Amino acid sequence: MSYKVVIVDDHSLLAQAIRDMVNSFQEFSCEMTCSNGDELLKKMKNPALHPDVILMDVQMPVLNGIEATKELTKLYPHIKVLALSMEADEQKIIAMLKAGAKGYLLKDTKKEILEKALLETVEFGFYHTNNVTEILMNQLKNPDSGNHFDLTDRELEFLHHACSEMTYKEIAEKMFLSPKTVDNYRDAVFTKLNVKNRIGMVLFAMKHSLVEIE
Amino acid sequence: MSYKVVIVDDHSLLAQAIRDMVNSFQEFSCEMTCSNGDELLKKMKNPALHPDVILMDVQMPVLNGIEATKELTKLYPHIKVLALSMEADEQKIIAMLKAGAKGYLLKDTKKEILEKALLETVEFGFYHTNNVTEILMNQLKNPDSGNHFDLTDRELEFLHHACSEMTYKEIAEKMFLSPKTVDNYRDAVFTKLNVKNRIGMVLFAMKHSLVEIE
DNA sequence: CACCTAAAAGGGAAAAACCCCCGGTATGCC
DNA sequence: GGCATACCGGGGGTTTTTCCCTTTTAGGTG
Repeated sequence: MSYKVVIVDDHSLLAQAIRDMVNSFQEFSCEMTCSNGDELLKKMKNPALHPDVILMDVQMPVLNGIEATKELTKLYPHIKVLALSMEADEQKIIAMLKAGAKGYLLKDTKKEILEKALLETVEFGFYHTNNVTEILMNQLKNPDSGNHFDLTDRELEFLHHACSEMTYKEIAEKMFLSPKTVDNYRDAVFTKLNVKNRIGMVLFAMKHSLVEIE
Repeated sequence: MSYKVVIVDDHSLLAQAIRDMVNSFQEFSCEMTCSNGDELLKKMKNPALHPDVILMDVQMPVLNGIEATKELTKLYPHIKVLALSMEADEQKIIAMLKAGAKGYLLKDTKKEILEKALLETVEFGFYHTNNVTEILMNQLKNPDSGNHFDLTDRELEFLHHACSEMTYKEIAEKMFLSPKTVDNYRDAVFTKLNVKNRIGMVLFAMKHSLVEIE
């Protein structure tokens, strides 16, 4: 009897390679891989398919790891999610852990660490590498380098729209607001991010990856 | 007797997973992995270690796949390099093939495709998926989407200044020009990059890394 | 020489962005 | 209840951007 694992990764070659690796561990077996969060959620509607652990990539098309984890931990709290990501991006790590992930593995860890992480996750309920804990400590000590810069949801939404060729008038339409209200959000964001104009705001957003490039 | 493969990837978990996968192919074996281009070049100084094929990741720290491939094909043209990348970024693909790679695999291909690609590369000298050929065709048909965008030196200089909080008046001072001349450069760049306003221009510059972020 | 381009400069006007001010509602907290 | 804050809207103004247009100079090229 072995623990069941599901792998979610849009890069199918990697998904297969990691699946094979997981299958080489005595305590684990993996038969299912998904290429995005949406596919995963659909399959999880069948409780017979529920695994012990899900190895979840963070950035994926259709439904990314963060959103998928949120949904999943809400619907099926007994399934443990372990994030497996390329990037040691602080914001992503925090978002993922907030979403309910039991740990965050970087893709540059070793095979033995993966096995250990899987084991500790099913047995103790969580696993964190020193690497990630260090980043989290950094985050605690230096909250300025943090994530949301005290922007409200609506301000963040505005910021996203502002990183486009739309005029404020068009943004107002998109957000179902008066142009004057958009004016307020602009002013608020300018003050909070300490920028002088929209260009500065866009540059700030890019720099701190509050919006995705491309 | 099997063909020797070397894997170069900074994500050691993936490197190991892919190595195991390659070792599962009858015709191939892989004992060596490197975590960056520099490490690879150092090891290749010993001809006894030369493989038949190198599976090379594109983006790596220290020495990226493109530069490493350039060096490698110059020093040891008998070693075939197969690029293995996350991103279907046109510029990267072209740069990699220009550098001497015999093919470009996306990490969302299947196990069988990897085997086939390795086989065709050692036997015929190259392998290209439809996926990548399509992108290359796209590139040929639409050279506009290329890299240099036909900006003059002065326009590029202006573009750099424009990616800041400066007003055009301030940019004019920085460039020792009349604000009206800066107007001309703005209009020219807008037309050439096919953007509607300064925000679009900045986003374009970021996206195509015409300016450095951070 | 005629033709083309890059570079530089300007006039004028509409649109957009920016910057103050002010008012309201709803919510949650002490 | 008082206070803070998120959210929503507006008045009225200046500055900046954007988009037309014309002109001149200098340097190549067929």
